[in-house]
Amino acid sequence: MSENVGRWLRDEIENSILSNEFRPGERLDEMVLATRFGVSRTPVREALMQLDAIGLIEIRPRRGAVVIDPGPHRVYEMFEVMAELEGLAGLLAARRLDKASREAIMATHGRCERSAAAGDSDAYYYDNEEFHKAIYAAGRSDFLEEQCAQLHRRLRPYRRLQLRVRNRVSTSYLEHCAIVDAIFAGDGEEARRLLRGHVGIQGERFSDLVASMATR
Amino acid sequence: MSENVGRWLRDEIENSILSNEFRPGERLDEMVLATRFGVSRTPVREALMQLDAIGLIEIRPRRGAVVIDPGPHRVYEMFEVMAELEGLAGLLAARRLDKASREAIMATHGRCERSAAAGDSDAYYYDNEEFHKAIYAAGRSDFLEEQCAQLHRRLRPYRRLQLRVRNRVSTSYLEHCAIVDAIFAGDGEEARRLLRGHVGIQGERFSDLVASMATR
DNA sequence: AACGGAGTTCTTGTATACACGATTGTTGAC
DNA sequence: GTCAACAATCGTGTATACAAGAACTCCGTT
Repeated sequence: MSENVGRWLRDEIENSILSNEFRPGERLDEMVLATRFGVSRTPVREALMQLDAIGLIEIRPRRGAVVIDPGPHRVYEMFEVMAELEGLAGLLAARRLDKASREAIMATHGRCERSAAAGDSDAYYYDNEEFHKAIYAAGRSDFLEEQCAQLHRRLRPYRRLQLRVRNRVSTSYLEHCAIVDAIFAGDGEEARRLLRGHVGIQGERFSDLVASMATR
Repeated sequence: MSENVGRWLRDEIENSILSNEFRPGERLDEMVLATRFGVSRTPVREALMQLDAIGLIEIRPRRGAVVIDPGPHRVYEMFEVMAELEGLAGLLAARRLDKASREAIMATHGRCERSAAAGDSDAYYYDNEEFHKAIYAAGRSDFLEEQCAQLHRRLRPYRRLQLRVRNRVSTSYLEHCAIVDAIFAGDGEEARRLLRGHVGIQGERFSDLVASMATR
């Protein structure tokens, strides 16, 4: 537990939302949350204010908080922005790569290879996250890294759905290989282009997303 | 005043920070703010939690809230990300331009021309903001529009400093012209490239920024 | 004179109390 | 039977009270 209850609650509720325990559109009753976590309403309210500021929930005055339902189109828009930011991270990574970042990317890339070979999509899901984080870090822009990490978190549930699609894991891994090559070769523009394609969801991948969102 | 005091306070304090009334590093005392605005500590705390979540202030547990001082390097990173997002907005605007957006861009562009010709850098500062907002809107991506607007707000003070640099207003206007041409011609990649260059701060413009940040 | 420690004060973190608006349920009229 | 108005209830918004940690002061020691 964090040093103050408010932060802890924020993380706790955020996780519950991202793990789909609190579903989009669901009402978050302050009193219910307070008793559930064994605290008073005050820290609950503070946690909710923060989640509202982040954009995970919406607090309608005098009418309580509800989990925001982004809807397929907005999720698409979020992936679009994510693709752009990851592209920038890749560009910077290629230009600013140093020994430590190179090794971090290699290591996470290796782990992705193993879990992809094993066909373990849950393991790949986790390793993939670490791989992307290694690229953010290699870009050496704290602000960009934070923005990427935040958006990545918010898109986590949808990313997970995507990996369930047939062959997506192996395709993803092949794309990683090309990305690593471009970054290690110092070809920033190529890394950017590849990452944009890797993260963005064009064509049939968009329909896959919509389909999986509809059926959960 | 907004319907609830918390929101109102958030906006109020946010403006005070962005207008440099509350300076970076300054301590924000809850009790002082509460008496100043004539409310209790509760809504003040809620406002502060939100500002913390947005990243404008930092709340250190049991040690109060302080205004975050981004520092030149981090401001540079923020401009870097902003350039990328604006580039994407330009690309989308060129691809999705419709009559209404076209007219909105034309109108704001025209206002920029007038204030640039008059050499009124304060007026230009405002018109420039509207011009960029028109481009975000033309991109037809609500999420991107929100992200752009939020970053734009946070970078406002620095943008203002930049315009004070000699000839920056007229240079900026010339760049606007090229951007409008690219968007109207439907050349998305060109619009992206130009907007990246327009918003980003490379070379001597970075030193200008650092210099003006140091002397305020 | 400088440093360290104990006590005091001040501020934050959490709980509780109260007020007001929204929602819901019930009753009566058409 | 349906709709509207009023009442009761429930939940949020704000204030205040209390607890606990951090900072500051003052005094003593080296």
